[in-house]
Amino acid sequence: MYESKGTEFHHAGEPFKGRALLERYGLRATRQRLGLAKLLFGKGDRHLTADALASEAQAARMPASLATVYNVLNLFAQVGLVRGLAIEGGKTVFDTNTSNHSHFFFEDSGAVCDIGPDCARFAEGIEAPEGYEISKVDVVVRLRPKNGGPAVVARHRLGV
Amino acid sequence: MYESKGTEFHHAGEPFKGRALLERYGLRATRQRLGLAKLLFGKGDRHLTADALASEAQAARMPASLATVYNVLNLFAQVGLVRGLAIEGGKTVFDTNTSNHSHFFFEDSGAVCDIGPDCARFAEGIEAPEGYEISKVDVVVRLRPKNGGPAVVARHRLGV
DNA sequence: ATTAATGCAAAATCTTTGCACTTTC
DNA sequence: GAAAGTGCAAAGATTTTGCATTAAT
Repeated sequence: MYESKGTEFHHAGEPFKGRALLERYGLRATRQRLGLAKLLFGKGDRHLTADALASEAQAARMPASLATVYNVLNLFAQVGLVRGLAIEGGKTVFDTNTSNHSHFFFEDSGAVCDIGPDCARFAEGIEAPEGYEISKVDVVVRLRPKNGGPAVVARHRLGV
Repeated sequence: MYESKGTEFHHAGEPFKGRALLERYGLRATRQRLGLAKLLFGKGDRHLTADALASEAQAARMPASLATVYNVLNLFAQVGLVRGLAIEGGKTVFDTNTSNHSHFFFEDSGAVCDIGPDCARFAEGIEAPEGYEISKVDVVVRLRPKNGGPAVVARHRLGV
């Protein structure tokens, strides 16, 4: 795909330095935050809901309570480590790529994936109303399976 | 602003024909649906949450229970009379303009308003993955008050 | 009459919060 | 040891659902 801001936190081969990352953002390095950061930033861009991350943490033997996962994700979003996306009414999806980019949303599976940076131009030419400035631009391209095609294939090809 | 799809349902001066509208979409013309349709389509484009609409209905002496408002809005969304927007995590905003257009979201006030159709070009040049087709494109430009400016002004100028 | 819609209250979700306990610095 | 974070359970908020009642064709 393309070089995302996420790679700022991870270089192939090198061990993931969660402690350094957290301290760079003025955050205390607690066990839970280190574990969640490793899952979030340890390997490429990710799109996760709070409970999905909690499950992963459970599976990876670095559990954190759901409340803590919410606290940590909200905190990370505040300092700019992740970005919250309101794609489907219910759950908030947290994206480790914090740059202004666009998303495909698969209506059948609920999967979310990045669209290349060429879509950055979306924001070009938009003028904010007087007294305001653009905080960020969210573009979601919603996809549905074409006619009767087996949509599941694309899900695996593109990942979540 | 611009000619929106919403005007399809309302022509200045003429009485609002809710019954005709509902029947055109194969929906039964119940008292509640007629009342809600009048509020939604009676005067220009609107961006409303379910409970805001319920409150309006209450005030306009054509009350409908919140459950019914949800049912009706979801039904209207299904048949294409309105479109649901997931802008902020919590509430779903229903937009009476069902065309692919873009929105300003005012982070301070929570207000939502349309951006002109020039933003339709956003969807141009995007190719759906194999087996999928684009269902719709949601573009939300999030705005924050510039420095210390009195942001409230813009809220009134632009409406909700 | 038949069929569908409404309203209420209860349930389901997702998220936040209060507070005692634990951890980090 | 002081300050901050965590976990639990409870509370909030939004949306959906089951079912008896009411309304529309």
